[in-house]
Amino acid sequence: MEFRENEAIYAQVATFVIEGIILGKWAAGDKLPSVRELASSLQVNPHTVVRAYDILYSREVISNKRGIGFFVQEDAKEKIKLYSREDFIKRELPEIIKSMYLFDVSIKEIEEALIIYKQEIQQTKKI
Amino acid sequence: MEFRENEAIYAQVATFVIEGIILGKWAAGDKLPSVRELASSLQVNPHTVVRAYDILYSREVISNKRGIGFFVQEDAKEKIKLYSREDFIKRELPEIIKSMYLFDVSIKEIEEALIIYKQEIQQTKKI
Amino acid sequence: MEFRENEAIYAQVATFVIEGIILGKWAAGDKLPSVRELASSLQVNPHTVVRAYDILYSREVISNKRGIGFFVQEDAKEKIKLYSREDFIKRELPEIIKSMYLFDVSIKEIEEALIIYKQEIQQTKKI
Amino acid sequence: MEFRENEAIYAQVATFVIEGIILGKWAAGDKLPSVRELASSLQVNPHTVVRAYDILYSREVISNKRGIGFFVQEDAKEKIKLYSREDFIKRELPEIIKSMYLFDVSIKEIEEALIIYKQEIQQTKKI
DNA sequence: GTGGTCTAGACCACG
DNA sequence: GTGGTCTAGACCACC
Repeated sequence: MEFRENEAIYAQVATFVIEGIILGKWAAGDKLPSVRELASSLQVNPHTVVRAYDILYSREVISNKRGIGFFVQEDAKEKIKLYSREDFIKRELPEIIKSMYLFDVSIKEIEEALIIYKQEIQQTKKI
Repeated sequence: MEFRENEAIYAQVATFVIEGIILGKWAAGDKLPSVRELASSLQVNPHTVVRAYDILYSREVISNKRGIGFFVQEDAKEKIKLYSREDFIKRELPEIIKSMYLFDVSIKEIEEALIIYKQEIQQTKKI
Repeated sequence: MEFRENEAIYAQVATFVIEGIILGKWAAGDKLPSVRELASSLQVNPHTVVRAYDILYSREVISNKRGIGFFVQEDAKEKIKLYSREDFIKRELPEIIKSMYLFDVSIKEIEEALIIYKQEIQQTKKI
Repeated sequence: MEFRENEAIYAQVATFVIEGIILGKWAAGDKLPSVRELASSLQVNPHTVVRAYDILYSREVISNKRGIGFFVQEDAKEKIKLYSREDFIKRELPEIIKSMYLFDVSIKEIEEALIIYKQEIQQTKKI
């Protein structure tokens, strides 16, 4: 997996897991890959995965059975949509809106990008 | 002025100047506040303002007359809309789209936020 | 049974057995549930129960007849009150006191919580 | 500084800072020692101090001025007494009460320990 | 096997 | 100078 430069890797790992949960890769109750496993598959330090899991754990998206591993909470999707959504709307949206205004970015451009993205997701799912 | 925590202060200062230019606070040819002036009014380190001015200078949004100060370029608005817009679309938009999908944020929500923002800008202008 | 996250499960199992002895669920001389039985009823690994029994065995609260099982010692209650009490006072009390001071927790609050707890125990016994 | 074995060092460092704030060593608005400074004075790894500061930051007990350091929030004492107190009462108190009951620890014993502790604090302050 | 913690050491962006 | 992040490697308790 490749990581963007402008965001901390641990945050990108957390987003990676969130994506997996939303897209159904890991369902409610499923065991997530162990720290070491995920670390080696993503080619990062275990410590970095721990940090990502920590964040999701503190948001109650995943739970922890000692000596066994991390598991997707039953209401994980709701937790994600509540917590992360609120975060996005409060912290990021105002800046996005300002940028759209300053740089003359139209709603249509956003809409089209979103549609293209959804199509790509659909195709990925089919595969 | 208060700064958001998740973005470097110098970048926020640069955006502050860009906003001023787009909103007509500083017109083409106008002299911008001196580094010390802006630094003291924004309560930041002069070094930070220098860095912000440097960025705008490198994007040819502002010019520099030695010993006198920084001035808004004639084609500043175009430069901003070209350079910063491209930046926004290439770097930020993909992440925004992904977040919108994962967190169930609709186009309507963006649209409404944008409308409200524009109204606020209008009222600020009237004052 | 649900376990608290901040304490090892084997320790909580040991406390569970201690509680049973103090509250009279298992009297002196009684046979305790077998390792497998307790493990399945508490939904934990048998290994974990073994560890809990080991601790109580080492404190001479329970005894072991090979091939038959574990039994509550005649002086189990005294052993518990001696050994575990000392442990509590030496290891935990200092931290509790410090927390009470730092977080402004009054003696009255402790007293009231204790009274409520005792009432609940009484009602449980009646049932 | 010596650390107890049964609690993570980073948690003890966090408590150390909380103590300092409650006891007036660092007042509201004061700058806390830098990560490296505190790490070297407590003889721990800087990473460990970062973790402690992170916790206090997430509880809004301390704030962070970039490139400058961490500062005690104006309402730090209130935040501590709210957040940490609640934590103590919800998570620790039930276990304490249960232990008191099982091991025959009286309210008087707690009260006396608290009085002695307060006297010690007073004497430390005088020095 | 699992996660949790700590250390040592490094590099980076920021002010 | 400040904090933020990442790696490598180790040890531990727990299940």
